[in-house]
Amino acid sequence: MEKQSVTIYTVAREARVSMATVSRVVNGNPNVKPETRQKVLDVIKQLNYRPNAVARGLASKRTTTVGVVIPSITDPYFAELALGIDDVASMYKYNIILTNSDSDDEKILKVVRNLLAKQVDGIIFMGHDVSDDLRNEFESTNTPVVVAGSIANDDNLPSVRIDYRAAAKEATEFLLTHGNQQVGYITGPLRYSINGTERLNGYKDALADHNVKFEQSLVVETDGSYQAGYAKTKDIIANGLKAVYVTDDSLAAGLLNGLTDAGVNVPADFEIVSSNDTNYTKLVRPMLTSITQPLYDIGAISMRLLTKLMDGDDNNDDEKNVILDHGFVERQSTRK
Amino acid sequence: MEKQSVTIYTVAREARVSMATVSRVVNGNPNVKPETRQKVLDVIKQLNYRPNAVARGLASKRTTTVGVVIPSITDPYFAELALGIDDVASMYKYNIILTNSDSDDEKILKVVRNLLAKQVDGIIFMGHDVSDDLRNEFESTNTPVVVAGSIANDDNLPSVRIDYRAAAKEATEFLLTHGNQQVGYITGPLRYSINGTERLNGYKDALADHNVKFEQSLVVETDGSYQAGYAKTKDIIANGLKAVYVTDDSLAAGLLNGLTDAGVNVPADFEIVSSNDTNYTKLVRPMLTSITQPLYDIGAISMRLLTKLMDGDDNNDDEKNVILDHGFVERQSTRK
DNA sequence: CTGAAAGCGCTAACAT
DNA sequence: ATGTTAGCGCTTTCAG
Repeated sequence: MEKQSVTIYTVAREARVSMATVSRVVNGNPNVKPETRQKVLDVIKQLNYRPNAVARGLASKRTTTVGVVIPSITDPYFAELALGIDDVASMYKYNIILTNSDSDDEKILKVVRNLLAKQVDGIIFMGHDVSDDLRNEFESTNTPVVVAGSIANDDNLPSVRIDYRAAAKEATEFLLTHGNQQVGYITGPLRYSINGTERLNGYKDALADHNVKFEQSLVVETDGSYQAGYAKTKDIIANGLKAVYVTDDSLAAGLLNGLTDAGVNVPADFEIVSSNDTNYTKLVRPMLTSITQPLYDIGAISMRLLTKLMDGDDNNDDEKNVILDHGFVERQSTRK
Repeated sequence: MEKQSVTIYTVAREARVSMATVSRVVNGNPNVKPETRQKVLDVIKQLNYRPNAVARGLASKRTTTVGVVIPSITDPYFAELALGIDDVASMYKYNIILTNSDSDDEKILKVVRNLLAKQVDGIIFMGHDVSDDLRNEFESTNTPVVVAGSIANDDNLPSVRIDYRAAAKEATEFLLTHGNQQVGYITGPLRYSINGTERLNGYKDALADHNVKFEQSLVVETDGSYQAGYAKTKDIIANGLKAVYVTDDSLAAGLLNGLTDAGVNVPADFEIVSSNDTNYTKLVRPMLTSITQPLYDIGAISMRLLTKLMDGDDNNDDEKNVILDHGFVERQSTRK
């Protein structure tokens, strides 16, 4: 039983109207007499007609699909953003082409070009870095792009995020006012400005406010993964650190478990503050004290912003960089 | 600076060849004289020509995109499958339209219809249940579908998975031979045959082998979430249970943390075996003893199978249901 | 090895 | 309110 290809033409013929009329009822154009509309609707149902989105895309130059670039689909931070993105997208009838970038510049470029070739109406970019080639790509296309949950080194791109610097400052401050003489900065790649500039500056701001000298040796750079956190444990212990601010939850979870497995009691002998408030913070024991971010909202608002840009509302320059409120929650990885 | 629309026609004109020839070189058709090919390639590069995938899709009836239906992108089990899917897909030059289904029959139907309207070349379905309407949809399309990481109640659909019944039996057996007189079965929705039939039967198989009477009261049904596991803790304690087999890692993690927070010592006073070997099992403390599954491979092989089906290799009926090997790993939620 | 031409299924002026 | 008619940008016979 082969699938019969029923096209708009079949419907038109069967309903004794023109293709244009069928197109009108399918697209909800009001300029159709009710009776005609009903007749067409009946035929559509009877024939089980389904508009071909590809043909529609070619003719209308709108595909109602947006591309989403995600560093890693298994990373809880980005996955939670993706949830918000997906919900709002489906609310606005957009589909999502989701592509893993593995944070690899080559691959990112490849997937973005692919997305553009597929004529996506817009792109949500999750990632911390925009290479020169990628910037070029973004600049030479009319397809709107919004950066979600990070700061990319491209000032032209709209973004939705929190104030990472302020948040990092507060987190560090919390640790400083907890009787810690020194606080470590455990981070993902510093070449990402979110880590190497924003958060690091927030960390330094706090130190300065408390008259603590910044020590480069207390900055521990990793690739940001759980494994890296776990593996760095002994270095960090050897460092003499008793309190750290960590830029990523996976990283923090790895460190926490590493410490626990090494017999270090958190929070009694070591305090940790993390950054993203993903569910990892609640999964581990002790639960991680963390900066809180409206993750779902960041995704949702990014997508909402994108819909506006796709509709051509790129007038309002105020809205270009949306900074959402963050918070802080004390859990079990810090002392009362 | 508007994006110039350089089409295949522009290239043809500039290179002084026909559109057909340009199409041939773009598609790697060997029937082109080397010099001609080079000339065209030069023009393509110079003009920065990018083929429009939508037009290509309409003309060729192949979109090189596949639809992936995922119950929840933030569920570690499905996310890890998705990783394998994505890797193999990009290996075969396919893009992925990823859609959250929220395990909601209505929404699943909607997203599948959408995928079909977008003319995806194939669909990877992750989910435990195929409604009648959905079955209908699948049966009346020529678009191949493969079920990844579950058993859907539709015998016509190819699937890639492990032997859930055997795995559940082994897990239960392990607990039984550990001196536990009774073992609980903590599960996600029983209406899913993976839980209500396969795994439950494996559990019963083990009980029967050990002459333990099956007690309905030891079967605790939940929605399968972390929250549900946490919330059910006191009921499970009240039940008198000291050992349980759990059908999902999120659920198991919730229960584990619930027990710990309630002052129950795992594994000394309570043993847990989980099912999926996601990274949740290694994140929690104590780490969860679990059935192991080749999650990445399940995704990867599903996608590989799908590529074969999309190429029309639907001859080999042996390959229709791929059962991968599973294993078992003792960690810290069970006694030595 | 190359070109001409007919679509793919739909939308969007433009008429009527 | 409805129909006619060009395309959208590309692939794919079919000729030559």
